[in-house]
Order: sequence, then structure tokens, then C-alpha cells
Amino acid sequence: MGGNADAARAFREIADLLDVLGEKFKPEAYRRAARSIDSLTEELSAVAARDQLREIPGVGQAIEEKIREFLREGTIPYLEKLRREIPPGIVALMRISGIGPKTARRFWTDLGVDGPATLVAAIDAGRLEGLSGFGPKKIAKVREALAAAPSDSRRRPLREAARVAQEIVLHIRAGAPVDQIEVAGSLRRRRETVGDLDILVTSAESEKVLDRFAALPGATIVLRGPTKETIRTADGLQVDLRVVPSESFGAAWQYFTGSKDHNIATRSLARDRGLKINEYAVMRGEERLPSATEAEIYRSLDLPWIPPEIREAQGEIEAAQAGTLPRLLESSDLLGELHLHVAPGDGPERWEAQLASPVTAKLQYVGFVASELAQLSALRSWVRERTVGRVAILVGWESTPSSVDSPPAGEVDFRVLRPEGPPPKPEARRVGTGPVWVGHLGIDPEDSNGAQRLSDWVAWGLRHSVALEVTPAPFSEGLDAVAARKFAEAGGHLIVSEATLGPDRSLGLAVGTARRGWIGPGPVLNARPWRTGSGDWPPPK
DNA sequence: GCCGTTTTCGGCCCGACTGTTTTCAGTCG
Repeated sequence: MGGNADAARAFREIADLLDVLGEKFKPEAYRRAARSIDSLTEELSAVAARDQLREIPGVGQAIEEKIREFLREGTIPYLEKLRREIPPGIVALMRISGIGPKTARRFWTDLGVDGPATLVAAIDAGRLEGLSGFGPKKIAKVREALAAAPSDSRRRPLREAARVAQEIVLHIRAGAPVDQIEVAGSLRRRRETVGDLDILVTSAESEKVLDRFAALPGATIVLRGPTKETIRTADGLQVDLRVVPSESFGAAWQYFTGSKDHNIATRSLARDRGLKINEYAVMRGEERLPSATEAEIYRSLDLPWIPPEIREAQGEIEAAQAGTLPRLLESSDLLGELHLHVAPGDGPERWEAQLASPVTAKLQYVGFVASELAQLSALRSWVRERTVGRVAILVGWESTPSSVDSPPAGEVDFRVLRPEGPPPKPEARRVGTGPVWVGHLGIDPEDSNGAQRLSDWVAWGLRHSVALEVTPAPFSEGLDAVAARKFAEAGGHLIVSEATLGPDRSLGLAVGTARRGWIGPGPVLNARPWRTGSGDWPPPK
């Protein structure tokens, strides 16, 4: 207890409880503060010690006081008071699809329902019939939603969401007349986890697109209108599709990419200058301004185009206004890929195939990583016998700090440390030859000390000038954007690996994660030529 | 509850869809 995540959770709970009470604007204010706290790169206690809590977007006097109470006492009296007023089951009711604060409150006040279980009983007893606003269809929907598995709403890891989205885009393209089709939402912003998918289409025949979308194998239609359709995949993931005219594409893409806070901020800017932005266009009174591209939308606000990965209302708008938006990492900045795994049974044929993939072929150097001595020796002989290609082949060795196997001196070009438990003694990075970095560093959701362990490794990397890795699986197998940003801002170096988890580099999820952390090419080692000589990479501080 | 180089008070993004409505409320994103 006492960490940023716990504080954010407390404020979200306050927001939910205030929703039940019918408060109009306070819930959003608490949620905004919670989102800001989640994206902080340091502990609240450190910000409080500097007396800078009010600098956090969405934190004013009242929430500052509550943060201090939370840091001091581990709880917030206001939250305790709300908890005493409202049965915990009421918040659970609002989690059910189709039930919002108004409905949950009515169940509570009109029917004495205090949670999902008593709601089921009330429906079975026919007590919803005759309640104004509740016809047979609505009652059936509530009953259905109560029976549905709650796990349906779980957020998916970025990589899983990206793959599903890619499949759906291909499915639609293959069977409907699509002009433009793009992913929006948190997937486009490369959030570490994705709650649902948003897909945007322009087409002259929207009916055909909606039909094709609904025909996705295993999908069930949640709702369908003339321009909007929502489905749930066989796996339970919700996917929204919107069809807009091509002249509205920029406005729609900007709008559906979010984030919510970013949209509120941009729309406020628009209002300040007498404009109105909706998902169809920027309007000045009755006059429609150019809205076909995102750049046009931002231009109407006198802003440069803002990369989607940093659209979180965490300073990007101010930076855009000041002309100080960071130059973010691009896939084309990466000169090397250093984490192609060697799987059991792999041989030269497969390695050559990986090298021949269109993305890898553009690189200057590629590193294959072995974790068994037999693999290492097979790799070595392949590299020796191989006729020299354009791409330099490097051989790496991956092991845990406690591993007993050790490659012969001079046989490896670099070493990858796979974290296992707490950071090792500093000597660990001195074993063997060549540069060392930490790969596969993430948080095991089962590990309650995961966040602490991550932060220990980040500190260790900084202290010993050891690079950390960003991968397409932030959180579970690589730094998340916040950790990467914190590390880079403190002077740490990064390895950005798209291929750690397979050869498909095309989605750019590792680069996206780095961009989300406001990271440019500067701290990224594999955006530099491979180091020459026998020195460290980067040099020790 | 937060916020402000037009504001320290009066705003707070805004439209699609559904179900129950004779004109709109609630939910959702």
C-alpha cells in the first residue's frame, strides 16, 4: 500500500461512489487526477516532498489534501465516509454493461437492491416490471448482462490487441470496398493494455463494410446503426467500427484516437478560438474548415501534428504550442535488431529466412541470441561459414545472473541478462566480454512485488550504466512507457527490440512504446552503429 | 473538483445508439 497505483485506485473509487450519488462533474475530476497519477514517472511521496503536487494535471487544492492524507495515513477519510454511505455492490452494478450510475442508483433507492445478487433476485421476482423506463427488452438485457462472464471486459496486452486488429483489418479489406482503414483508440496510442479496438473506415458503400465487419468469424453484433457498429469477438474483445466520409477522416481519426483528456484539451482550445471540433469537422460557425487529415485539425488550432503515442494531456499540448515537441524515435532510426531468439531446432535455413525479411534487411546489424552452449556453437559456425552479406551478424548470450553455463571467452559479441529475482551484485555485468544489457525486464502480474523489483532493476541499470530493453510486450517482457521515460530522463540507455518475441517487426510496438515514453533516438543504443573495439556500449559513466 | 494570456465564477467534448419514449433519458466511447 501507499504507492501511486493505490492512490489512483482510491480516487477512481471515489469517482465511482460520487457517480452513484449523482454528482455531475466531480467524478470526472477525480478520474482525471487518477489518470495523471498513473502516468507519473516518480512516486507521489517524492512530488509531495517537493511540494509540487499541484503541478500534476487535474490536482487542485482538495485533491492535494487527499493525496497528503493518503500518504500520511494510507487511506482517505472522505473515501471511508462514502464507503459507509453506499453499499459496495452498487459500484459492482455499474460495472455491468448497460447499467450506469443512474440505473444503479434507481435499483438501490427504488428496489432496495444492493448488488448483483439481489438484482438477480429482484428480476426473478418480477419487481422490475412496472418500473418506469423498464420495458421487457431492457429487463432482458440486464438479465443477460448479469449472466455474462465479467472477464469479457479485461484489458488485453498491446501485442495481442495489435494482432487481432491486424486480422480484422485484413478481413474487412478482403471483402468490402474500403478506401481508408485505420486503427484508432488506445491501440494507436500504443497503450500497454487495450480495452477495446477502434477501427475507422472511409468507404462509398458503408453498408457493405458493416456487413463484412459483422461477418467476422465468431463475432456477435452488440449494436449496429448506419455509421457505427460494435461487435464482440469470439474471444470477448469489443471492437467498434465507424464509417465516415473521406472529407471527415482527419477529424474522425483524431477524435477516435483520443485520449479522452487530450480531446477535451484540444476541444477547449478550439472553443477558445471560436471553433468547434466534432468527429466530422472543425467548424467556424457554419463554415467547415479542412478536416480530411489530422494535420489539418491541429493546424486549425495553430498546432503542429502531435504524435498519437503522446496524446495523453500530459504536457504535449503545451509543448506543441511552444514548438518544443520532442523528436520521437522512428522505426527507421533503428540500425540494428539485437534480440532474435534462437529456438530449439533452429538452423541456418531459418536464420537466413529471418535475415531476408524486408524489415530486417534494411538494418546494419542483427544479433542472434543463444541461451544454450550447443545453440551458441551452431550459430558461431553458421556465421563463420556464411558468405559475407550486407548485414553484420552478431552473436549474443542470454542468461540469468545465477546461470552456471558460461560461453567461452571471445565467442559472444554481447550478453543479455535475463532478470531473475532482485538485481545482482555489480560484478555480474563484468562477467565475460562485450556489452551487457537487461532483457525481458517486466512485471509478472502474479508477483505482488513486481513494481518494486522493476524499480530496483531500473535503479541498478542507472547505477552501473547497463542498458534496459524495450520490447513489443511492455509490462510483461519489457519496460513500459513510464518506466522507459523515467529511465531515459535519468540518463539511462535503451535497447529497442521489435523481434524479441518473434520475427514480426512490422507492427512497431517496441518503437511505439518508446515514443509513448517521449523517447527520441538519443538514448537508444541500437539507433547507433554497432560499437567497435572491446569497450563497453555505452561507455561507463 | 478543476481551471483560466479574453474568466477566480461558470463553465466542464459531443455525438451515436437503444429503448422507451410521444420528445427524451441513459449509456457509451
